[in-house]
Formats: sequence, C-alpha cells, structure tokens
Amino acid sequence: LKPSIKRRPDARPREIIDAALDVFAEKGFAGARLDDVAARAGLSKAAIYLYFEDKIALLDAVIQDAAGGAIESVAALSANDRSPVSPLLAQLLATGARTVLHTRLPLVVKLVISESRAHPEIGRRYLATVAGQILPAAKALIERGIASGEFRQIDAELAVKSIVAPMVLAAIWRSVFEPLGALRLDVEQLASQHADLIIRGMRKA
Amino acid sequence: LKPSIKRRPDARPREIIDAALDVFAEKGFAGARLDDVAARAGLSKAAIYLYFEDKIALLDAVIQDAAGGAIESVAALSANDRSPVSPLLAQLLATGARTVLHTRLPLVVKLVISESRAHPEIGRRYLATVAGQILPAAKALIERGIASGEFRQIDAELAVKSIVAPMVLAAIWRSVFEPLGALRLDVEQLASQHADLIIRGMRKA
Amino acid sequence: LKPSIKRRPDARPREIIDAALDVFAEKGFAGARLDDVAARAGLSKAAIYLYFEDKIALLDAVIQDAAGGAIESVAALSANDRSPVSPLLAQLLATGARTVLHTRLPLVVKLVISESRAHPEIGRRYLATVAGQILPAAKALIERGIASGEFRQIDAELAVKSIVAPMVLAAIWRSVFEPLGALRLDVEQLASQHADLIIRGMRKA
Amino acid sequence: LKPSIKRRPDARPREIIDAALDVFAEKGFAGARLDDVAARAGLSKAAIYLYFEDKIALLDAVIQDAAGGAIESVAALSANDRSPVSPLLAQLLATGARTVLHTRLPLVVKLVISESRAHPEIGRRYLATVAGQILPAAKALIERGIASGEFRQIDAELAVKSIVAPMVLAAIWRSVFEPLGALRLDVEQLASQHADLIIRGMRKA
DNA sequence: CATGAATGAGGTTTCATTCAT
DNA sequence: AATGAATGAAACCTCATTCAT
Repeated sequence: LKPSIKRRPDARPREIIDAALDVFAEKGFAGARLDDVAARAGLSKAAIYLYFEDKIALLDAVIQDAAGGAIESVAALSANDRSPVSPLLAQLLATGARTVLHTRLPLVVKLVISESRAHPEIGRRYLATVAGQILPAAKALIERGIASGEFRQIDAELAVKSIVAPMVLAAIWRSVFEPLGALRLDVEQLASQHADLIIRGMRKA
Repeated sequence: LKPSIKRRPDARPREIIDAALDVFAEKGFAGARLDDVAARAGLSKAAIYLYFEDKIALLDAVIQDAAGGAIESVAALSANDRSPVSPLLAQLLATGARTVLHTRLPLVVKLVISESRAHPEIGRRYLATVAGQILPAAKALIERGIASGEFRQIDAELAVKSIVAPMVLAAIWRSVFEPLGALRLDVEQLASQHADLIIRGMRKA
Repeated sequence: LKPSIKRRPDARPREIIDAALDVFAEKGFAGARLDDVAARAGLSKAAIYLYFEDKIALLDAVIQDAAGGAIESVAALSANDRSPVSPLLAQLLATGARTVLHTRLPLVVKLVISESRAHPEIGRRYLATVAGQILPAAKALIERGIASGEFRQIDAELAVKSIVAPMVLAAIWRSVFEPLGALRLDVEQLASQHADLIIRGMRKA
Repeated sequence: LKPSIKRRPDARPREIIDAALDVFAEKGFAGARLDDVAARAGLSKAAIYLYFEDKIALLDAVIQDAAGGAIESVAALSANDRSPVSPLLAQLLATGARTVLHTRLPLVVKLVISESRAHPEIGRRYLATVAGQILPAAKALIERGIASGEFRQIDAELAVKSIVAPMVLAAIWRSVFEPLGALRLDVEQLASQHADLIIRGMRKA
C-alpha cells in the first residue's frame, strides 16, 4: 500500500501466478520446477518466496485466483427471476463455452482434477467456491422450470450434471487432448446444440 | 539379503500394475514413489525393474492395461445392425455407468487427464485406443439414427460428446471429488435419465 | 538447510577438478563417489552440479585441464631451429622427468589409460591434445637429426616411442606402484641415463 | 578331480576368467557388470558364485592367471650362462613383443594399472609375481654384461627400465589407444630397433 | 526487493549377492 | 551344477528451500 517509487503496484504475484498455472498445467504440480516458474515469470527462483510461503501455497493461489473469475459469471443468472428458464440455460452454456475458450479456467480444471487427491484441502476449497456456486445455481434454475411447468418432473440434481458435463469435457479436451494433436473441438457449437438437445429433452410433452 | 518368497506364478506384472494405478491415481505420476508401489504390490522396489524398464514404462503399462478392457465393452454395439438406435444408446450409457462404477477405468481416465501433457506419447496412445474406438462407434450409431429418420438432422460429432460427457464427468466425480467428501453421485441414475433426455432431444418432432 | 559459506571467488571449478582428480585416480572413475569428491573439495555433492553437467563432464574437465599444462612444455622445443638435436632430446627427457615428478600429470595418464576404453571420446580428446602434440614434435626433432647426419638412418616414428617410453613407465610407476610400496624410482636419473643411452644408440658410427 | 559323467573336466573357471578379463578391460572393474561377464561366458550370473567367492576374487583370479604365463617366458633367459648378453636382451625384447601381440597380457597390464590403487593387494601380488621376476632377471643380465666388459659402467636398475619401457608402452598402446582408432603400432619392429639402439648405447666405446 | 550460491532430503535406478528350486 | 527371482545397499542426480549479499 506504499506506492513508494515509480513502480507498478506489484503485478508480481499476478505474473508469478500466471506463470505457475502454465507450468503446473504442463508438468503437473509435483513435476513442475520452481525454476521454470521463475524463468517464465522473469524472476529468480528465490524471489517467488518473497510472495508465497511455499510451493503448495503457490498452487493454492493459482487455483483460488481462477475460482474468483469463474463465479462472477454465474451470479447474473440467479438475478433474473421470473423469465422462462430455457433461454437462461442456453445462456449459461454459452457463457460456459466462452469461458472455456477465452479464459484459462480449463487449465485450472485440469489442475484441480490432477492434484485434488494428493492435496485434498485445495480440492475442497475449489469444490466449495466453484462447484458449490455453479451447480446449486443451475439446480435452482431447473427446479424453477419444473415448478413453472416448463419442464417435466425430472431429477434436478442429475439434470444439472447432464447440462454442464459437456463443458467439463470441453475444458479437458482443449487443455489435454488438443495439445496432443486431437481434432479441434467447436465448443460454442457444442454448447449451442447441447442446450437445444437437453432443453427439448426436459420439456413437457 | 533374502530373496525369500516363492515365485508366485506370473501374476507379478498384474499385481504391480494394480498397485501402481492406485498410487499414481493418488499422488500423480511424478509424486508417486516406487517405494509405495512396491510396498503395495508386496515386492521390493528393485523387483519392479525386473518387469518394467522404467517408471514411465510402468505408467504406460498401467494405462494400456485399462484401455484393453474398455474397448471390448463397445465392440458389441457395432454388431447389431438394423435395430432402432435409441435403445442401443441407452445401453451404451448403461454400460458406461457400470464401467464407471465397477472397474478402475475412472482412475485411469483421471491419470490420463493428469499426465498426458507431460507425457504426450502416453496420451496419444490412449486417445488412439480408447477415444479412437468409442467415439467413432457412437458416432456411427447416431448417423444411422439420422439416416433412418429416427433422429433429426443434427451434428453427429457433437452429439456424441453430448452423450458421453456425463460419463466422463462421473468418472472424474468418483475418482476425484468423492474421495474429497463430495456427495455420492448415482451414476446409473444419471446414465438412465441422461439417455432419456438426450434421446428425446434428438428425436424427430 | 544452511547455504552457509560465503562465495569464494571462482576458484570453485578448480577446487572441484583437483579433488576429482585425486578421487578418480584413487578409485577409478566408476568406483569414485561424488560424495567423496565433494567432501574433498569442501562442498556438498549437489554443488558439483552447479559447475558440471555430469559425473562424466567432470571427468572430461579433469583430463582436459591437465592436457593444457602438458602441451605448453613441449612448445619450446620446436622453436630452437638450427642447433644440434641431441641436447634438445636430453632436455625433452629432463622436462618430462620434472613433469612426472612435480605435476599431477601422472595421475591423469593413469586415468586416461584406465577410462579410455569405457569413454572413448575422452580418450580421443586426450590423444589428440597430448599425444598428438608431443609425439609429432619429437618425431620432427629426430628427423632433423637424421637429415643433418647427426643420427643414423632409423625409423623416426619408432624411435620416438623408444625415447618417451621410460617417462610413461615412470608416470605409471609413480602413480600406481609407488603407492603400493614399490621402490622409489629416481625419475631424473632415469631420464638422464636414458637420454645418454638412446642418443649414443642413434649416433652415427 | 572326479571325471564323473562325460563332461570336460571343468573348463568353467577358464571360460569365466576369459570373459571377465574382456569385460574388466573394457569397462574397468567397478564399471563391469557380472551380468555381462556371465553372458559372455555363457552362464548365469549366479553360476559365477559357484566358482568364485566374490567379484574381487574373480579379479584376482584373472590377474593371477595371466601372471603365470608371463613368467615362464623369462625363465629360459637365466639358464644360458656364459654366452654374450646382447643377443639375450634382443631375444628378451622379441619375446616381449610376441607376448604383447599374441597374448592377452596387455589387457591384464592395463587392468593392473587401473585397479591397483583401489585394490592394493592385487597390485602387490602382480608386482611380486610379474615385475618381481622379470625385472631382476633382466637386471642380472645387464650386470653380467657390465662385469664381462661387454657394457659400460651404467646403472643396471635404471637400464632395465630403459629396456622394457617400450614394451609397456606397446601394451598400453594396443589395449588402450588402438581400440580408439590410433595408428597401429608395429610392436616387433619397435622391439627390434629398440634393442639395437639400447645395446649400442650400452656398449663400450 | 532481488538473487546467486549452496545444500539436505529424497527419488529413480543399478547391481552384487543370495536363496529356492 | 545351475538358474530365475528377489533384494539391500548404494550411487547419481534433482529440487524446494534458505541465506548472505
């Protein structure tokens, strides 16, 4: 909080986190070397310790950092209260597609999948902040649709998974398989067609 | 200095692979210690090297081993030629659910997701053997449904992803989030309801 | 966890090389433990890797380091151009004796003999730098003696070996047999008497 | 000592020793793997332990085995008592050359040079059996030549080294440098010319 | 604030050696 | 007599972490 000399007000942690996400996603947490993180961030390895207690504290920061952005996206949905649900779901998937395409959340998802077993606290924190926000929000939407007669009587909890699963798949596809040479996945098309299929599937009659 | 234990037949590679899958899934490949693999397999660390060239050869074996089983499941589907497609898709998902529940494929899926970036050959081999078998088979099914007029004109390639995505999600859920304390996912119900939703969604009018 | 010791200038590689030569000469390359090298150099084992890629890179450095010194000794000889050759040969042997007695080249010679088969590049590098300098220089000297009528018509190539062989023997004797308890060899006397014998042997009539 | 069945009366140790000499000479003692020795001898690694206590016992056997042959060669020389010495020295060198060319003693010499520091007993045994026989025999010859007036008053101990050194050099050259691609050394020519040079050098006036 | 230098702890890999068959 | 299977011990090498500057 001291602007001190002429210096940007510490973009440092940002840069380190960004670099770390890249390296962690590429090599895995245990396989990543802080030397590489430092090099990519343009710092010395020792400098990382000025901003982060630990290698694992850095992992935590990387994941929590991404979590923040993800949640905001969904907040908007809960607001709209009385409109029909179907367009909102379509919009949810479209937003998901854009997030998959234009943010680094896919890398974080892969990272969480990879490291949660070995570092449960980190997994739990992510589960609480991300999954714990998005899934209930979506579930509420579906329940509203059922209540309003827009949808048939279905299991809302499971329906949520049916809806979001392709976006998870897309995140993995892009962060894992495309770098391997797999065919590029058209995420927005997938989101759009999936919304269409699922909404028809849930509709009454 | 005791070679001790009488040579159990040639279950050795099997036992090692099983132990390794557990440890790799738990700690990640880089984080796993061969000591732990050996202990869980009831061998000395050095004995692993009698059967596997390398730590990474062991990873490869673990994944190829699981791939084998996964593929057989799908072979059956291509056989049935003239029947309507919808029940086959439902059956595909049901089989997927059972696989997720009763085999260790979910662990392998997580492992592949985690390690493919750092070890591309392994990822590619998996992609070729597993994804390369299942996805085309399912796609062919859907195209047949479209041709026969059972389904609307939709993008078959994307529809496949819509169909299988929840099973991927289930695999991750079980292998990653449930051990963290997440609510248990009823995979068979999910498969069943998802089949219902998607098939309705794809049907003509 | 104590990086301790203040950075001594850049004597580090020197110190490591010196320590390594001792240990390699004593235990052989394969039998030498980097722990011992490190201890003798007053560093941690890991520190060696700050300066040398590899154990074998260290061996290479040890040998190339010694090669440098050895060559300079001979340079002087080629300079004197018109003087009679015999005194130069005597001087060559005297220099050889001093080198055997007062430098660590004998250890390096033993090391090269020991490790060249297993590490051919290293042997070849030494052959090129050391043998490739000394032997031709001496041969040129002898040919000059023959041309000037100082010596009989003999095979110069072989004569060179006759001349230098006792110094090689001396190097081995001192580095291998004396540490075993063999009688001390008076290298300077040997050089002197050998020069006398060989020069008389080569003289005309 | 039981011819038992129809089997050769145990050529086994021989074969193992021969194989071991090759492998030791190539990789050095510490770098050699008993697996390789076994493979080259056509046995299993474990079988070696039926004939030799230890890896080092095998090294000892290898060296002692070669020592035996070497000594016999020289025995003949001491017998001839009254003849002039010069031809005997020439013959000594000729025999040395043949030994260098047609036996595996050069490999043993290199091995002794390489391993004596790390395994002094072995070096000492070799020194006693080989050097301890040849050098004194040669020295006696030279002293006889001095006494009979054939040679000048020279230091016999050193003269011996002057005489044999080229054969040591030849042994090293052939076992170390020629496999590296160095020019082939004509050992018999060297022995012959060297005998000529040295004998002229020692002669009176 | 930043880093070069250093290291302890630990992991993979190798190998001489042994035992049961 | 012979071996395949097994292992303890150790060696090389890496890397997160720390301190002096």
